[in-house]
Amino acid sequence: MNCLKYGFSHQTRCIKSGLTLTTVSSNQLVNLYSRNGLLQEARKVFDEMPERNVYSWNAVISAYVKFNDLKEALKLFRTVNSRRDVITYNTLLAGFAKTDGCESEAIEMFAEMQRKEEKGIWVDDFTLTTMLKLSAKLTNAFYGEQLHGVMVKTGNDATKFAVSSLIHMYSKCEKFKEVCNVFNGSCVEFIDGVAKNAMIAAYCREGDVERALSMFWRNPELNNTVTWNTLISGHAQNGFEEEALKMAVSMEENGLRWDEHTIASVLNVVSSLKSLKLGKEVHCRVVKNGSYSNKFISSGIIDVYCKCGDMKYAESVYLLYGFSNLYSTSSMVVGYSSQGKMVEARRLFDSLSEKNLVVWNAMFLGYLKSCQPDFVLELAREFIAKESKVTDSLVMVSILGACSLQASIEPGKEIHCHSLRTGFVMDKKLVTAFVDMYSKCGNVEYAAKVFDRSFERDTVMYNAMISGCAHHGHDQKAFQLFENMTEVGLKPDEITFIALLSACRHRGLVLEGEKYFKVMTEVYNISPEVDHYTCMIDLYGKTNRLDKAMELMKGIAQVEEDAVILGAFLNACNLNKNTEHVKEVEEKLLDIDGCNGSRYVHLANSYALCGKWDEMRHIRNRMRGKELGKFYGCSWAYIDNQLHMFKSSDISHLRSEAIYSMLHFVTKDLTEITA
DNA sequence: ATAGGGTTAG
Repeated sequence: MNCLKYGFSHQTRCIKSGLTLTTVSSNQLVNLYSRNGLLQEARKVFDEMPERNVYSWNAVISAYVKFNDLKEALKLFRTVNSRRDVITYNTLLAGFAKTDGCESEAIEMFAEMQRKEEKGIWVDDFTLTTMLKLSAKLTNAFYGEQLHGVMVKTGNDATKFAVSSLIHMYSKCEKFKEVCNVFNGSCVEFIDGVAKNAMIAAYCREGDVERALSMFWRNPELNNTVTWNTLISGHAQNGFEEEALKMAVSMEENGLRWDEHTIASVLNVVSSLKSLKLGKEVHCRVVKNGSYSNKFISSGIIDVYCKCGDMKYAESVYLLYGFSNLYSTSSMVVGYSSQGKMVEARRLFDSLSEKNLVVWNAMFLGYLKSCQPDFVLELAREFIAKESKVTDSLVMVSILGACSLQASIEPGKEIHCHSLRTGFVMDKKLVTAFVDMYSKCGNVEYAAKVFDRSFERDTVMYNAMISGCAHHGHDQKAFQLFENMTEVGLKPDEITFIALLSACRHRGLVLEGEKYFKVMTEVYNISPEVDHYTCMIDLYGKTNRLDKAMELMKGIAQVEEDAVILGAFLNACNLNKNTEHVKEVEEKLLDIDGCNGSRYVHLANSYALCGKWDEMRHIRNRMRGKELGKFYGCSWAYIDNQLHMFKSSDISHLRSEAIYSMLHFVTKDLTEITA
């Protein structure tokens, strides 16, 4: 009774002729309907059975498990408590194991099975492979190893099911050595297509695409759609996008059709290639074969359009067939937020009934990258209200980034305290974020404490610490850190040298500056960029070495002349009361950055400084009529969670009189110290 | 005769 049509007619014939179906036939019928997606029909046959045996119960429970209705499956399971066998258990166990959020029920049920030995319920090879799959899903190597032990002890490790499950589990748990042990230690008869596929996936997870390929070509008769898909997604995940696409094409040439996994992988590739043309091609296929109901595929298409920056397409695909799909909405949120369209991102974010870490982080990063730290902190409060605490490293990094941006140390401290109290293990990125936050919030001592306590350090972390020292005038400490990092074998990058040069610039250390500039280009082969030049020119300007600054400027000629560099040079001229070059700079500067109001102000000030009033008037006139805005520099402080903001010569603050008299005293003190 | 397990996707 394999075909649905035959099953139907058999059933109707029996009803017409008044015969009752035998229990065996009914069982078959239940199974047939369930296999064909007819749950209600299966249930009806089951309900009308005059007599039921253990097969009947197992068949109907299995039907509910197939349809992810674990509640009903469990209800039936409880009803038959006297006539369960190991298959009843295994059926429900597999249901729990595959369902998100029911993992603990599966573990509980496995424990119950182990306790029931005397009643004729045993843990068998089916049970063990199901549990192995669960360990893989939870990436719990410890649990998986225990199960492996049980398997070996009970002789259940010598089947093809056991071998492929073990390979999969160890690979998911990043125990590649164990994967090889299982694979090499197994009889050839247990290595079938599935085990081969699991092995190819394991190689890909290791990043060893070569080995995956050579395995693919060994015993090619075993290759099926899954094998191809595994190889395609493996290549995509290891950055071999072009190869992945080629493989998808040759898969069809080998007579295998793309299935939903293939399409999802191809969409993934197209999204990282940001190819609108390919994206549309795949989209067409999806429309033709109707596979857009797959959540991976509909969100994949949306993701492609987002990555290509085509939010119109993304939006229309989303409205057509991604509307009620959590994945698609997440893709849209990620898309909008990566383009800085935070209002749109927020609208969809708020519409999500369930928010995973991916969307939360997309929002945090979006607000941070578009320089809206207030929103980051507001969102953080929402996050804490919902999840009760912040345990995700990425979320913390965003919050700390917001603190750095607005120089408010309190939220950062709170997170720090919390992670110290709970013994949270910080990763390198998080430590770096703390170092950066504490230095930017004015407490470089705390930054150094966090830095010193970190077990592992990388170049980025050193960069954060060195710039912290540089900004606080601890030049010797900055230089020392540079020595340390090279001693432990870390390679400094262009950021390291920006930090070092800015330490020199703040302290007017010409010799050291020149030394690091030379080390950077000659030892580390890093070609200087705008920021490096700016530091050096500023350094020369501050130390009255305008000749040196000019020499350096000549060297930059081949590089595109940058407004920031010219501005620094102009500043150097002003500091040295040199007026020769102002005219020359004016032409270049206004040519490059003529729509920036502050450039005109800067130039006008230079002319004023040397009393060239005609030129100054000229500049003022050029500026007028262009409706140019100048960004005012501003400064702010948080006192008792209250923001106080100041512009230049600002008297709008309620207590500005008191503030200015205090400022007067402080400045006086400082002048006396430096004098 | 009829029921349960292994490989690929944000």
